[in-house]
Amino acid sequence: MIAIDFQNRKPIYEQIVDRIETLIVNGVLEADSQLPSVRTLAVELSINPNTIQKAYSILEQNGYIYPVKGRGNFVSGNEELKLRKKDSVYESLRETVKKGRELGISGDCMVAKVREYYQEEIEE
Amino acid sequence: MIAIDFQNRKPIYEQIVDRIETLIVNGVLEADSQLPSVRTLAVELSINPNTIQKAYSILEQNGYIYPVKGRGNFVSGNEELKLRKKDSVYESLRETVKKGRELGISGDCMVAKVREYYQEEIEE
Amino acid sequence: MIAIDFQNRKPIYEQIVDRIETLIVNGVLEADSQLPSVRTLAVELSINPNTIQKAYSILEQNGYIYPVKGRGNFVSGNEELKLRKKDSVYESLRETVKKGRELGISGDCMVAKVREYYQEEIEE
Amino acid sequence: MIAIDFQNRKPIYEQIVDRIETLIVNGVLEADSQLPSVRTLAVELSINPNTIQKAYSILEQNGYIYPVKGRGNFVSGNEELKLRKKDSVYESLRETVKKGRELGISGDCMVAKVREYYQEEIEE
DNA sequence: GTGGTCTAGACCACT
DNA sequence: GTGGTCTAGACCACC
Repeated sequence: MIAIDFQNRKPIYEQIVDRIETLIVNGVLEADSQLPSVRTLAVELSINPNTIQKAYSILEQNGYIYPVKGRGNFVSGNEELKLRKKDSVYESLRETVKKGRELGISGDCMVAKVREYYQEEIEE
Repeated sequence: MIAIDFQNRKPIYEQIVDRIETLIVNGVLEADSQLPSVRTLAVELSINPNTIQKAYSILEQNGYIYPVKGRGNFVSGNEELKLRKKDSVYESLRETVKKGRELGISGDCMVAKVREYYQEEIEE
Repeated sequence: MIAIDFQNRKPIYEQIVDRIETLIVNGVLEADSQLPSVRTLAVELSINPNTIQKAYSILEQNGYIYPVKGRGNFVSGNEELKLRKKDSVYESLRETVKKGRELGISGDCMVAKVREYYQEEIEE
Repeated sequence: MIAIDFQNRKPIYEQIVDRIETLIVNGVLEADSQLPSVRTLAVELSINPNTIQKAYSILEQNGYIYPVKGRGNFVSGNEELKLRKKDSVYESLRETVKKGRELGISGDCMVAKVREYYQEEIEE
């Protein structure tokens, strides 16, 4: 469910935060369902529990999950979050389009690519 | 020509590498034309010469520029690099589209955004 | 394991890169084994950590090693690199033979020398 | 007759020294024949006259050429020099063989390569 | 503890 | 003047 890329320059805790956010936003993890415990996940991914803890605190801070004392962490049901996540995709899209334009790639070309990549995913 | 964002997570030397690569790829810096000297650019951007040196040596390793002893650094004429640089933009686009689809954004919506962002840059 | 020749024209960081590449290619350093830390090696060779850092980052760029954040640098398992490294020796051999022939050294003589030098190393 | 590689890390004056030594040793430049003047060669190779001057001084110091006031530089007839030049080839051969052995290349393999490269040159 | 980035300042070789 | 190497010392993020 969660794959860590140790060679990536993105911090591990950030990879985890990102991945869980995605899972929550597109409904794989349902509202009020329980997340794996810090220790369990740490063992499973064979990384330091502190790192998981940091990821969970950030998720809590951003409103994606809520802790229940002595029971564990649960998925929050806040709908507003999906919008925020989408915004970050748009932002990334904006940056990429900007870079492409600087390199002299035409808008039509990029639109064509978007269509192609979008289909690609569906077929897979 | 080159603007540094000191707040950015991306290291300064990488910002410089990226910027110069872009300038070379889209033809602003022509083949065999001379780059600003390490010291000159350092003063101009008010950063340490070592940082410029690091950027230049990476550009050299990647084949974008070549040094001539006692004279300076010059733009390499390798055409293949331009294609490779563009490919990296396409790859980034592909990933973003994938993420967007996972979040349930429609293809048409993303195409519209691309058109919008592309125009945005032109108008600025 | 690594000896630095401070008199040599070849920069220190390059001597380190070369030595470690050799150790990796001939299997002394196995895939996924950990390299000495930047600071440790710096103390051991009594040179500046920055110089080790430079060597390591070049090894990374060339695909010989990979860093894991907060843990250290590890040997990459890429087999293709070993062939490439050997090719560079063949190329150097080719150039030397060419030069020797230009000076009128016979092929048999050079072959004899190769045998001699090869044994020399073994006896040492 | 003399080709300069501006991208090479070997200094230009050294490239010139090396090349002229080779031309003298294998008899292309005969004893007591005149070398091109500093200025002529500088123009021809489009490099700074100082650099040519430096190369000529080193050649003189090593006994390869001798200057005649007001006339120019001439090739020395010293036979001993050829031996010295050959020694440098042997030294380079020794280093290459050593590197090859470190990388696990067998002696027989290197001998075979030497034979191959030697023939290559003859056929060309 | 680890790697990575940056600064300041020095020295060298080459043109 | 140019690029290139090295040192010393600082700071940061990550584990």
